[in-house]
Amino acid sequence: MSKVGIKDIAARANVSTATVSYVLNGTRNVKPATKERVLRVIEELNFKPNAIAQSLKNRRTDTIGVIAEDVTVFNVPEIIDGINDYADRHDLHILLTNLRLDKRIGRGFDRVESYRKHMENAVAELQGKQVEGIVYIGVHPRDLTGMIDTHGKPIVYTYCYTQDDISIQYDDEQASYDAMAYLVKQGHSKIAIISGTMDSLPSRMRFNGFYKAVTEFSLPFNPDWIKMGDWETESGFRLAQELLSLPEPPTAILAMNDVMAAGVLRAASEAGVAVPGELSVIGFDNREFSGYLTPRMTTLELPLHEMGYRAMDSLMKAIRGEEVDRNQSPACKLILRDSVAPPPGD
Amino acid sequence: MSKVGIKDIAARANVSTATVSYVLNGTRNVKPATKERVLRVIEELNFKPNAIAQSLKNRRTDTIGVIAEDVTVFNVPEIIDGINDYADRHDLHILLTNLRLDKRIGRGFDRVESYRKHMENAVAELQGKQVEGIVYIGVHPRDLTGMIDTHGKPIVYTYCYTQDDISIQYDDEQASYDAMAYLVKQGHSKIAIISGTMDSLPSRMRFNGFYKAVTEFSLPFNPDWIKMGDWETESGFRLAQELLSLPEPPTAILAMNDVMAAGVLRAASEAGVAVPGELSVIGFDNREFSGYLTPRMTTLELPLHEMGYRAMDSLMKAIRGEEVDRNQSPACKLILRDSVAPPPGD
DNA sequence: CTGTTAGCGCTTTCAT
DNA sequence: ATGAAAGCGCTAACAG
Repeated sequence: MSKVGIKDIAARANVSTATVSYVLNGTRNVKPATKERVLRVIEELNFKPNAIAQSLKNRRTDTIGVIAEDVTVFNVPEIIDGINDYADRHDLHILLTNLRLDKRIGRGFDRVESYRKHMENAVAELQGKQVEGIVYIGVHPRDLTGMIDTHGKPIVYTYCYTQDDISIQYDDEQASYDAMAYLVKQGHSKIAIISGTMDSLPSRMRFNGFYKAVTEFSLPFNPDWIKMGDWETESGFRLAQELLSLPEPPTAILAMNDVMAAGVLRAASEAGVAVPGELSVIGFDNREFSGYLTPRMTTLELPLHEMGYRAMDSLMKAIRGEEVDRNQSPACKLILRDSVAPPPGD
Repeated sequence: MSKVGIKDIAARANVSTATVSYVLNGTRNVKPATKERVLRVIEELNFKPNAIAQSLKNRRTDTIGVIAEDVTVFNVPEIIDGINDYADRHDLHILLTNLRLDKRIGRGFDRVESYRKHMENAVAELQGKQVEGIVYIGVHPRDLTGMIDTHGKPIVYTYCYTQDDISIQYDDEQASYDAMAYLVKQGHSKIAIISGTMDSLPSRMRFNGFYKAVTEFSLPFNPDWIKMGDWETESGFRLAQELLSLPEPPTAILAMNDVMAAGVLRAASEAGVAVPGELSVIGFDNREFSGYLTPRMTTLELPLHEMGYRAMDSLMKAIRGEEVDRNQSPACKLILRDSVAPPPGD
């Protein structure tokens, strides 16, 4: 089982190493008989060309480095899948680095210095491995400007962004606008919103979509219907309780993620308010569990696969020096399930 | 930004390439002053040694190939995380191949030929890249004997197995036994079980644990309390309905996955049966959604991280020619939440 | 159509 | 303490 190389093949097939290389790569015409013979020997010895040596010679690895902040965070695998999809179709290889940020530092994204080193190591390693470019997958949409210096190597960010580089993020504003439009179409006008923390860009963008809809559809505006949550299920629960005990409660609640929407559902259930009969609820993210809740929850699906796919596409364009749309925003998709109905008495 | 190599460093620091290599690897003593100078130039030019060339020379890549049948399947990312954890601690690199089986062929795992080619390609590619060994992550525990020929390269399977190779799988039998023991301790004796499909090994192993507990705790045995499901939520729903309308209904139901357990919860809710007041429910898998159901569901957590970690550990041992325990079974862990209580009137 | 050979960027033996 | 040079497994220019 000692490594068999092109030389061994050449020897056994009575040809030169060059010929073996030619049949391997189809670089030149080789007499069918010779070719046949070489191929047979290759098969016999189960020879696989050493990709390391090939890359060294060719000075091309056809490999893209992917840095994922944490592969166990819900949105990441699907993005990786999109990246793989693109790579498969274009004969590219993927080198995946998992920073394990969630495991290592939890939600302490503010403590920048604690993970800057991890990022730098990851980039250095990928540079050493001669990747042609890098895709960086965040776990949380935020500004990473100044965090990473790739020394000129092309990089594309997704699920996060910098002020200088290409990034792919779904369209938060359009998504919440779409959810509102759907609610309005169902007959709702008293629509409440439960936001995530306000230090987050997605929260603010989703608010923009909400306000745009309120304005465009001339919905009644009631400040009591605007609630700030913190992304966690408890806040959804608590704020929904407040909303339901209002003198004039909303007939629909848009929560900025499914986790909070689950809290809304629980609050409604405990208060004896029927969903969707008396209250409609829309979540955000299309987390796996949203389909298993009672009722099955209507929510916004993130275009994760597409983000990965487009990130690769943009990266390859950048590598080839082509013009790239620097801030693409693929659309979210409203998944219609059972938590929305026309308002009572409609 | 043209590639800077060891030669450039040598030239600029007025030393030979050998010396640069020595300071890079600490292979020899280098006069502090010289070392200092070399290091400075390296820093200046942001030089990263070409890992490709290093590997070619050293004939070691310190790289493990990981083949994941599908990274988007719920258990896989956590296993990868365990693999990464091990790799980080042991200065190993990971080359991840995502077969995308779920996307490409869905649940058609019987149609073996349709994915054998994908597997072979993946293995060949990793061989070419000179990985030291391979970890194979299934999406579904099943026998893969004869599917993959690594031509002597060490391989370890996890979340699936073969008859000849090392594999790491959690202990299904112990897990369902533990769940039963917990139920018994809460005072239950009329315990029903909803299985997965019987062509699956986990189903049979979990049954074994169930029967072991029935025997050991001398529980009343009622064939009506044994239900065959198909892993899907609808079967959990339907079978729970049957169970609840029995003349002598069980006081607890153990479902072989969370998805079916969610169906049980919905059936109970619709039948006006309080969980856990009148009926206790335990799931399996600790899927993310199980914590968001109402009530939050008690379930068995799979030792995914540990499976990945141990797979790597076993693989490295195999590579070094050390003795390896060929069939390790890390334990599942019962996650206590709110869907279990003593039986009514206890 | 096929063979000879230089060299990709590094490590390491052998000299000094 | 440092340098010269061979060579890892391949590709491709050059020669025949």
